[in-house]
Amino acid sequence: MVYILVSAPPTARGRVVLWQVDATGRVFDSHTVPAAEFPDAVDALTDDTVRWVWDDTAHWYPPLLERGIRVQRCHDLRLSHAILRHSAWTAGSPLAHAPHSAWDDPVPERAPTANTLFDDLDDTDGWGGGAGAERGSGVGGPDAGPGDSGLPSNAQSAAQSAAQGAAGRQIGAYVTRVANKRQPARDPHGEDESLREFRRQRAALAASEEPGRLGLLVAVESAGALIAAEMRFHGIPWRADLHDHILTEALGERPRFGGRPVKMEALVQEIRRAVGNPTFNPDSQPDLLRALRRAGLSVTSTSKWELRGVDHPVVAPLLAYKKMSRLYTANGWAWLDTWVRDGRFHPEYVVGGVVTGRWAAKGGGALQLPGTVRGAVVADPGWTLVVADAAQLEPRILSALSGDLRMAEAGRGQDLYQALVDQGVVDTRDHAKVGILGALYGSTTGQSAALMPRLTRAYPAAIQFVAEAARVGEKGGVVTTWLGRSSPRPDDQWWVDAVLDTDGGVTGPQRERAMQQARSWGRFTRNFVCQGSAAEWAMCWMAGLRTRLAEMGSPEARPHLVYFLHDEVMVHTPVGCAEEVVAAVHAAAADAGRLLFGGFPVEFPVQAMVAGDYAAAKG
DNA sequence: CATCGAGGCGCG
DNA sequence: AAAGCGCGCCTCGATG
Repeated sequence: MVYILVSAPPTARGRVVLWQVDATGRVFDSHTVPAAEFPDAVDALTDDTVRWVWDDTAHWYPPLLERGIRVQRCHDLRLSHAILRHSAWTAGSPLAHAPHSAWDDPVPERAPTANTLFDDLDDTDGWGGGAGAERGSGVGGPDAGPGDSGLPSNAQSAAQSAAQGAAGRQIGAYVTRVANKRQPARDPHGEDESLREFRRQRAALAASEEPGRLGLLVAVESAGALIAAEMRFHGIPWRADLHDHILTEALGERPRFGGRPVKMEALVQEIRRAVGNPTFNPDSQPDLLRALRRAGLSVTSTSKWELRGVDHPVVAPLLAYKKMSRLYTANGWAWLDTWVRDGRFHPEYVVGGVVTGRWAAKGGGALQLPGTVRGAVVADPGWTLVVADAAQLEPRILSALSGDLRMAEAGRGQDLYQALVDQGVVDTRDHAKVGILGALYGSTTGQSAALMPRLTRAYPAAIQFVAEAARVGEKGGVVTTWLGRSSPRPDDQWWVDAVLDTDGGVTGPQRERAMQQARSWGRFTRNFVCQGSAAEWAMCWMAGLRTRLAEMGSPEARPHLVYFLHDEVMVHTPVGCAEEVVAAVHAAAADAGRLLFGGFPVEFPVQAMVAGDYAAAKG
C-alpha cells in the first residue's frame, strides 16, 4: 500500500504538496505541483496500490471528478478523526486526549484548492513558492450548485492529456522517482498539519484494542466519502416533465399567480363546510385545532394519527388535504425548480452526519423522497436502474452482534419476520415486526411491549444484548458499534438530572422527569449499537459494490451508484450491464457479512430489482 | 427584518 | 393498529 498525502499548506503558497508516506506517516518523498496541475498529478499517480490521504474528500475529490478522474481509495482525515477521537478502543491514545482542534470542527468552506484551515502555521521557507504559484484550478468546487455538473463526464482520458504537456513530463519523472525511493526523506516544509494528523491517527489505530475492526471502519467511512462525492457529481436521473405530471395529477394545475392548486382549494372548501367555519386557515395549526374542537372533535392535536381515529366528516378531506399540502410544499414545483437541473438531482450527502454513523443529507431532503414522486426518477434511454435493499437489516445485525444463533437461524431465509412465525415465536408476521422493532427501539408500552416476554424466551442472547446497551446508557455510559464507533456522552444537564434521580431525597415529578430522561438515553444507546453497526454493514456493502461496478461496462458507459438510503442503493446502469449489476449487489452483500462477522452464520439477503423507474422498482 | 422552537410529516 | 430509534425540511407564530 502506497499512501500519498495531499495538502495545501500556506507555505506552499497555493500550490499542492504530495507526500509519499508509509503506513506510519514517515515521509519518503514529496513533490509540489501548481494547483492547476493537481488533477493531472493524481491521474498520473493513482493506481490500485495508492491510498490518497487528505483532510476532506468533499474538498479534493470534486475537481478530480470534473476531470473524469476517479480514485480507488482514500483516507479522509476529518471523518477518521471523528471516529478515532471518540472510540472507546482508542481512548488511551494521544489523539483522544488532544485539546480541541480544527480537526474537530465541521468541514470548512474553502476555495477549491486553497487551504485556509491551518493558516497559523509558520511560513518559514519558500520552497515551492514563487512566480509559478497559482490559486484555483478553474474547475467547479465542492460548493458548486446542483446542476453544475451534468451527465457523467467521460469526455477525455485525463491520462492522455497528462502524458502530453509539461505537467505530464514532470509527473512522469515523479512517478519514476517515487517508485525508486526506498529511504525516508526530509520534510522540506517542516511539519505539515495533515501529515501530523495522519501520524496521530495511524498511531492511535496501531495501538488500539481492535486495530482490524477500527481500521476497517476508517476505510469504509473514507470509501463512503468517495461514493458520496461521486453520487453528488452524477446525480439522480430525474425527469422534471414526469414530476410535473405527477403533481398536476395529484394537486391540479400549478397555480400561476399564487394561491393553492385547484384540487387543494376544493378540499379547503369541503373542510370548511364540514366544520361549519367558512374562513379558517387549515395551514395554521392553532386555527385548525380551534375549528376542530368547535366542531365537536375531542382532539388535542392536528396530527394525522390522532385524526385517523376520529369519526367525523371532516377527517377524510382533512387527511387528504394534509397529504397534498405536504407534497406541494416539500416536493412540489418549487422543489423541482430549485433542485433539478438538466435531468439530475444533485443532493449533498453528509457522511457520518448522524451520530450513529448513518449518512445525513442536506438540500432537497434527499433522504426523505416521498413515494409519490419516485416515479420521476427514470433511467436515461438505453440505461436502467438497479434498486436493491437489505431485508430486515437491523435484526440480522443484532443476531450477529449478540451471537444469537436461533435468531440468526430465523434470518437464514428472505423474510426474518415470517421466520419468527414459523419458529412459533409469534402468531403473525405483523406481530413479529412490531415486536422486533420494539426491542430495537426500547418500546415500553402497547402491543410491542406485550410481545417482549415471548421474544426474550426465544432469543435470550439478542434481547439481553439490547437490554444491556440500554442499561449502560441509563447510567450515562458509552456503547460501541461492531467496528468501533462509540456513542456520545450525555451533556452536563443530563448528569445534573441524573443526580436528582439517584439522590434519595428527591421525589415527585422532579424525580420522575429525571428517571424519564435516563430511560430516554438508554433507548438511544440501545438503538445506537444496532443502527450504527447496520450502517457499517451498509458501508461495507456499498464500498464492495462500488469496486465491482468500476470493472463493468466501458469508461463511456459504466454503471454507477446514484443513490443511497441507509439500507438501500440505486445504480444507474446501461441496460446491458443490469444483470451483472444485480449479481454484484448480491455478491457485495455476502462479502460485507463475511467481512464483518466472519464465519458467524448470519445472512444478509438483498432484494434487487431492475426497473426503468424508482417507483416501479419499489412496487 | 432575521432567527428559532414547536408541531407536523416524509424517509429508513 | 401503534408511540419507541435516527434524521431534514416545511409552515406558523413568537421573539429579538
